[in-house]
Formats: sequence, C-alpha cells, structure tokens
Amino acid sequence: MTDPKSTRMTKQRQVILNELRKVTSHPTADNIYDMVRARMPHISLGTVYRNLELLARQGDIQKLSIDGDRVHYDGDVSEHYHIRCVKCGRVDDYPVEANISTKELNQGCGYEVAGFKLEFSGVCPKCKKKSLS
Amino acid sequence: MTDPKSTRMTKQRQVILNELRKVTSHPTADNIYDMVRARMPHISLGTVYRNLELLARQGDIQKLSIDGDRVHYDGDVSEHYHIRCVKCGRVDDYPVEANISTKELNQGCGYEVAGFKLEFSGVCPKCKKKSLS
DNA sequence: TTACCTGCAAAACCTTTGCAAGTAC
DNA sequence: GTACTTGCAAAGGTTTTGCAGGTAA
Repeated sequence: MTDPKSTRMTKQRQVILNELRKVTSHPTADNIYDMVRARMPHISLGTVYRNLELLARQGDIQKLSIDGDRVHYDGDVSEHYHIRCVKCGRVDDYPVEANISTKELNQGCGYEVAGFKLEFSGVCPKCKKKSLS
Repeated sequence: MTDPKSTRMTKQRQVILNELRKVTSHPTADNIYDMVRARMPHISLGTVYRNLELLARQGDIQKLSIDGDRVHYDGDVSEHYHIRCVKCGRVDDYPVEANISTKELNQGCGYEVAGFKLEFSGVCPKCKKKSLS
C-alpha cells in the first residue's frame, strides 16, 4: 500500500472515525467492524482495516499495538497511557505521569530516537472478582 | 497448552537457549529457527515456538512483544529497555533509566497492577544512512 | 474526469495444535 | 515406566491484497 497523495472523507471512513471517537473502550479492528456494521451493514472488514491504518497514519486515531496480542485502536490522540488486563485482554486508560523527557532521548546507541511506548499490565476489576470466586 | 508439572532439558531446548544467549540481536522465532537449524537441521519450527514460550514462562528468556510487529526474544533477562527501528524492525538495547516505581503503581482505576512495558522507537544507524542517499 | 476508495474473496502471514513416535529422568 | 517432548503437517486467527466496479472532489 502506498500513501495516497490526498485522501477523501468517505462515508465509511467517517462512520469508523465517529464510532471510535464515541467510545473509550479501545476496541480491536474486529470490534470496530461490528460497531460500524450496526450503521452500515455492507461495509467490509478489509475496508475497516484499510481505514484504521490510514487514520492512524494521519494522526486522527492511535494504534495501540503493545504486547503481542491483537492491535487495539484509540480515538483519543492526546498523550496518555494504557493498562491491559493479562487475563481478558481488556484495555483501559491508565492515569500516570511518565517523566521521560524526549530531550534526553537522543543519546543512546546511534539511533534517531522518535518516541516511546509505555503500557502497564495487571488484572482488571472484573477478572479480580472472578478469581476470588 | 497446559503447564507441565516438571520440565526436561532436551537437546532442542538446550540449543535454543544457547543460541539465544550467544547473541545480542533480539531475534524473532524465525531467526532463531534458522540459527538453531545450523546445528540441528531436523528441528521443527513448532518445537522452536513451543520452547520459546516455555523458556519465557520459566523466566529463562524474555519475550519482547511491543509494537504489533512480530515477537522478538532476548536471552538477557536483566532489567533493561529496547529501541526498535521503525524502518527495518531491528531491535537493540537502549540504555536509559526509567524512574517508574512499581510502588506507586497500584493507585489507578481498580486494576491490580503487575508491571509495565517500555519501548523506544526511532531510526537505526543503518536506515539513517540509507535515507540520506 | 480521475485518483481514491469499496466490497468481495482469496492470499499471506505468523503462530498454535493434533497426533503418533521418541526420550529424559 | 511414564510424563514430557518432538517432527510433521494441518489448522487457526488476524491482517493484507488483487481486482473490478463505485464515488468524492
């Protein structure tokens, strides 16, 4: 896939973006496919993937791809961090300040450092309850 | 796959561990398959995956699964961080101190926090050169 | 009008798994 | 002897892609 020179706001793209901005649940591509199909039954999964990729490249959404498991998407592009449940895979926002300044980054091993990813892991409230019973 | 009650040090497992400890290159399962096949031509890729999983669960090696791309493995289990080249996917050690204390972690959003993953991204020296020409 | 985009289905890709034979302990 | 492990090959699940017809600007 090569980058297009310009992009168009198609109905599909708009609906995907809307649905994603509407929730705080960090859905996977498949989740988003389901959400969007409720409004647009004939959309294809391929289109969902193509648009998520494009929107992420444009900076309209965020791709959360930490930890091997499948990719999650976030309509909130402001700087914040996440926590993933090791039992069920659920992803939530995690309010913490990371004092890693990007200024001090360009010092190691010859890389042109661009940024970092930080993700927490743990057991979510629901799974905590479940393991008690 | 359920955890075995005890594990045996098979030749395959030993060679995989040796090869991984020998390098600092953070290879993927496929890379390791190639490395091991040089010494043990009949080993199967399935065996490599099974052993990497098991060794990681035992804490003998580290699984680096940040950032969507395929999983890399690290024979060095001491605490340190990594940087991944956004162009070629290469993974190197990145010497930085992260002052995120695990004590302050159990405060957010009802999770039982277990840990965090931190990975840097940038352009590696080779790819920097390439993009200049 | 013309890139860009879509739906569909097939392909690609990495990883996991079932099974019968082999092996560490 | 008996779990644990292997090689092989097939299956699994997610993501990507080719193509011909559609559509935003």
